Amino acid sequence: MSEAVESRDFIRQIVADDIAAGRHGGRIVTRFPPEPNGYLHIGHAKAICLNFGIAEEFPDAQCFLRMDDTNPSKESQEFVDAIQRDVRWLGFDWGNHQTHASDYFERLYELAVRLVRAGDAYVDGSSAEEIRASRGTLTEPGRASPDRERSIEENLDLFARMRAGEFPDGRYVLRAKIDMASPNINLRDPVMYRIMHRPHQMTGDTWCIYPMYDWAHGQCDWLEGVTHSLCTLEFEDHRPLYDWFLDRLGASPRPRQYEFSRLNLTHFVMSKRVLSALVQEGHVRGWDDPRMPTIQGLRRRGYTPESIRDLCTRVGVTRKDNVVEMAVLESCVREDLDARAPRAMAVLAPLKLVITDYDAEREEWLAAANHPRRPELGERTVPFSRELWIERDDFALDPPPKFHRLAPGREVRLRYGYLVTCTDVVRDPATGAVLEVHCTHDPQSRGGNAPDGRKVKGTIHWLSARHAVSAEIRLYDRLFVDPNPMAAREGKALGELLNPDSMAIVADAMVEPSLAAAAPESRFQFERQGYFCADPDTTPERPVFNRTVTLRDTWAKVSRRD
RNA sequence: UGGGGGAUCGUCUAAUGGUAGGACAGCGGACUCUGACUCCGCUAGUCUAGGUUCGAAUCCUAGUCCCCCAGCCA
Repeated sequence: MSEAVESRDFIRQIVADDIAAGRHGGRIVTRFPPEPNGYLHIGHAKAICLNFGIAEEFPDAQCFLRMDDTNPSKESQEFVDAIQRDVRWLGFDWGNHQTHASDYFERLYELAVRLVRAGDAYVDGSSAEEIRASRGTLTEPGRASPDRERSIEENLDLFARMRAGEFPDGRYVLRAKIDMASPNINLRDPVMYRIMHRPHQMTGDTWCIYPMYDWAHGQCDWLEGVTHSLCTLEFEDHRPLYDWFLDRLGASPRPRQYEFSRLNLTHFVMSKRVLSALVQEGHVRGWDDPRMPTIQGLRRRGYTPESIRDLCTRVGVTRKDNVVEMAVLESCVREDLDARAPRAMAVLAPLKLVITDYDAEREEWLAAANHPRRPELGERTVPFSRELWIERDDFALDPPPKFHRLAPGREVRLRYGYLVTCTDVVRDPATGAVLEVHCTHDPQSRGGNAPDGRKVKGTIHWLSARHAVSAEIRLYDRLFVDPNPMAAREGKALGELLNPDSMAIVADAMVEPSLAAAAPESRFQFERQGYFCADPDTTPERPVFNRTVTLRDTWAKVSRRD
């Protein structure tokens, strides 16, 4: 075996170099800082895998799960709980390193006072509109606020009174005093604090001023001892500001910010706004709808944490805008589920098959392997009788070329059952539709083995009609028609972008009796069809399964082409 | 037309001046009691133009195209 040269992404390379150079005393600290204002999606999974992954891979490294809760008007405990559940489900452990930005509100305030004292921040009485108007544009510099040269004493007094609750929302803000003419708009005296009389889920009524992201984030990183602050590309322009605050405060040692490109997947949208609209407008059944890219949606769909983590390693970490094909995600989950999902038989579109030379009273229980390559997963027995259900697509009156399933006069194998030959067909005299297929069986082929070793090309799945259990099976497809919905969006209503066939409910599917007891979230391969996951709605009386992904289907490809 | 980034097979990603490699997708074949899995093979790429060099995806120059930024959101 040749030595595989493990290549590292640029961030892990930086971390490795820093360790090699003895920076940060050899300690590495990262953090995943979600704002608890929505559910996590697969885009977040990339950041989670990166930050927690580094903490797992490097010695003496740790990762904080920090709730970035600086805006109580949008955040809630419900989201905090959901985020923790999702991170844990993905398989990561933050130990006792779970924090909130709000844990640092008091220290942030003290640091802000320091900046005011140093003449690096001032209280501005301009309205939001005035601030916007004086910020300038991409090509023109901004103008100084009339309050920019307010005395330090007055700033100190006003800032204290802001905190004390003497002013209504919007009356004043605290701004960093940097450079109104900077070509980087983020440096044009950014707002550090705004007045917001609103209780916070962690601090209650303690505060009526709340820090802005740019002010809070870097300082929290510093206070927590973060060494590598990893974020997405759109924060790149904020890095000079991130560094400016740390410079002014004389932070040492100090964190450094590195940016990487976010994950995009074809036929998916990651925007919280759009995701929320899908739920609000009723296009999906909720945040955990199996068509959603949320962690909870993917989970309900049947994706495994391992498959999502595998996706993150397959796509890598770079600074290039990218759109990963959905097929990669599907490949990840197929690979994982092929290895571990027990097999079972289910019929989605039942067609009656009668074995005319099999006694009507008779029943046999035949052994079926739970996994073709893993005998340790054991076997189950499946009932066999005279009347069976087979898949409608597995029979053709007039078979196309290369079709090697059942057709008049042809022989196929009933998986783990018998070799049967089609002798007759019962059709609806009015419509011509096939009502029943009649076969004879080879009694010597019990279990599916040809007694004389003859090759039988086709093997189809089946269910004993009188033993099969009726089930609801939900088939999912891409939610968005266009591979890049956000680009195709212009001028269109959300509904117009959606795939009308993204969900098909098969109410009258049939499954093996053993599947009635399937626990929610248990996953199976329904042979020849795909991977399925028992939905939380499932009950023994009414089993419900979600199709995670189909099996690769080269026959579908061939028949579509011809 | 300010500032900040980015361009390698269809897609994602390696190659850190020395054979452009891998994965997914696609195509062909072998195997098969799942048209699955597995295995084998094939197709396919350095944004453009110059330059430096024995040698350039990599260094230099000039272009082109794409993305981000004007919240008291993060």
